[in-house]
Amino acid sequence: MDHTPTIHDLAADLKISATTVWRALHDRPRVSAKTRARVLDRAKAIDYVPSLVAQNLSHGRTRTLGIIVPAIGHPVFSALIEEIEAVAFRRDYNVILCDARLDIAREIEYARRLLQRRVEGVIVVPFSKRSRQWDAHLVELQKRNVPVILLEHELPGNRFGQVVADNFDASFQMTRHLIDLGHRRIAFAFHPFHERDLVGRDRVAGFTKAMAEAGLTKQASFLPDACEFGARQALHYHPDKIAACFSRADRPTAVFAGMDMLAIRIMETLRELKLEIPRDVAVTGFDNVEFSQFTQPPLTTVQQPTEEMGRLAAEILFEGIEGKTRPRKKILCQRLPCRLVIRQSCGAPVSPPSL
Amino acid sequence: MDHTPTIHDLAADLKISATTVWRALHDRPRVSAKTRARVLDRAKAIDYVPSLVAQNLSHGRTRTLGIIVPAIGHPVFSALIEEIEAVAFRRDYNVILCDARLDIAREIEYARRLLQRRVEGVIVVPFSKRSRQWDAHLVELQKRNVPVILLEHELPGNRFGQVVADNFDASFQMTRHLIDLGHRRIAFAFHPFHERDLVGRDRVAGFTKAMAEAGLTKQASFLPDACEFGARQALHYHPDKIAACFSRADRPTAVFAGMDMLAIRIMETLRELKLEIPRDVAVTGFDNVEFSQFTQPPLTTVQQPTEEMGRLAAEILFEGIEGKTRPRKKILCQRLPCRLVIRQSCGAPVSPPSL
DNA sequence: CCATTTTGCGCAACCGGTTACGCAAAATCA
DNA sequence: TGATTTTGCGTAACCGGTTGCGCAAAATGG
Repeated sequence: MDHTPTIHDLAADLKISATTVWRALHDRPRVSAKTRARVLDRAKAIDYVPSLVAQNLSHGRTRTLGIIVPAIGHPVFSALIEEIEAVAFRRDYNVILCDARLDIAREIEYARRLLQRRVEGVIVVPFSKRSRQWDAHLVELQKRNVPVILLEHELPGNRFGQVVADNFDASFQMTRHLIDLGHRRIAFAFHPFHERDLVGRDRVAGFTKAMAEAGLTKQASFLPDACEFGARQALHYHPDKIAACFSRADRPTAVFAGMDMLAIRIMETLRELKLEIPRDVAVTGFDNVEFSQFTQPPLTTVQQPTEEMGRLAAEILFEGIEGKTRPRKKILCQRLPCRLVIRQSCGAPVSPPSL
Repeated sequence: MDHTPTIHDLAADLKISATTVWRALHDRPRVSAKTRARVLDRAKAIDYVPSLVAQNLSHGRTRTLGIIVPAIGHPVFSALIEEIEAVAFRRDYNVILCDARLDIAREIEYARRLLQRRVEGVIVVPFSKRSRQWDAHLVELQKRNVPVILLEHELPGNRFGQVVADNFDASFQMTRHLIDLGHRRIAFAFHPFHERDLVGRDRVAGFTKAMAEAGLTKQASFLPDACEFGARQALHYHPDKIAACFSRADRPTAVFAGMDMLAIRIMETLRELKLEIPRDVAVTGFDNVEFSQFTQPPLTTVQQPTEEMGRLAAEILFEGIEGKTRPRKKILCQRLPCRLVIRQSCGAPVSPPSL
């Protein structure tokens, strides 16, 4: 076989027209049972596989979605991708994966390529909001009538469909939890992007609000800036900042880390400082990564509803895709609640320990 | 703007032919400088974005790869995807992600869809070799002149390009390491797919060979079957099997776990049995997942060269894509060495502890 | 100044599947 | 039996970009 057989090859073989072959293959009327059978037989014989490329061109639907994430490696993102991909698969769509690698220029380039590929919709976990024009490439997609769903990040203007976890509330609840346990001096160890995106910002804000509401003054909050993202998404951690914070006489009695991977490293540092968890210091995290249940002691943390978020994002996207012709509905912004996962890293063990 | 503008719209606007527009956009000769400028101006004004769908159809190249993995969530797979995607991006290709979810039927379905989409090449981390026909769908791709690279799994017939980690040797080395440390009774805790795929099988085989070579009889190996994959790729772990193994009078003095996640759980079980690591029992893992450096004590494990594997797979694939017309070269099978990562979970701490 | 080459551009066909339309033969109905 | 509908199939155009070819006008060369 020289090239992959087309509908025309089939037609030539059977000495009928491509139209008839098409009708037979798609079980349309206007073909005799006999011809239909001949076509199907022959199609099976040469194992005819229709070209989606050609179909795409002729009826203008690509059955393709784009997903842009800042880093595939992060378990939260891969969980989201997994859900989205599953929904797409069920609907007979495929997904083009774009790993922006924490690089806004790359994210923009991907947006352009997805446009060229005429994807029917895009789900983005945007990387950064540093610049004023951070979303120009996403607006561009919208302008072209490509539905865009933002995941994890919120955009005040609310031009897109959005699905976010309630990071603010979760952080607030977790801080309250610590306060309720009797802690007064609490450190919040920044998420690496605390100054850039709403995820980090909300986590800080929830903490700050809970502290303020409890009448705990600024002096009672410690805000060590102990990590950042480096090249290749490596988490750069600076134990000295934590060590400094916990070497003070009025050291905190609890640390709330902006992400689990940070909490895990902080636990290590605390052990080196001969501080016992949770007796001397309570520790909590954020994300509920798989390992957080295996730390010693197991880490109290926050679980984002990743499954629901991914599924919902995909479903809203498909609504947008299908309703493209109908009058556009009001854009949805779903804010889903997180769940505290109470383990033993803050003392006061709860029974039974949940996963 | 009603529909996305095409090259014909541009032509109509400027009252010239689509051919001329095309030549201007592609900087071909046979257009006057003036016309070229007019076209480029106008193209920028209406922000013309060429349709890759149409390009694909006309010159028969889709600039698209398919990647099929058994589970996106597994860090080894997402690391591989990351590398492959990066190579593809550099070459102006995009990647369709297929998450087979440990389901062979789904893997087959993906292979078919990728064929329909006329991807130029496919990289597969195959799921299972239970059935005799486990690779029929991959052979089908090859037949259609779509280069296929197998990752992580080896196929005796060697019909495809292949990139594998030397699991056998790594397992052998690790077992030797334990033997050299003086261990005589060693348990190998099975990888969940030890009976299905070569990854698991090779890890067992390497262990067995090292034991045999050291003159350690079958009585000295313990092979607890303590985990399996359940629905949604959850690792089902059975601590009782480990507990049983370590409650015997002649209990092993070391466990080699077929994967880190298992090692981590085994460490937990051992602690519950009041066995101290590494004093009473040495523990080693396989995979070097991020968390393995933070266990207590940090886990000695095996690092697969995932970056190199992903990159190499992609590069071999592109060789296949580009050489499709040229006479096909002998198919490559690359077997890359793993690296032991010695930490403290086997005692005899090595300085400095590496990552 | 004429012959030859080059330049600038358009026509039409193609990639592979889809679809409106037309038309003769067959089937159905009055 | 004649009128009408239905059936079976083909023609041609289209989706949007690409490409071989042709042709007149302009540029170049002798």
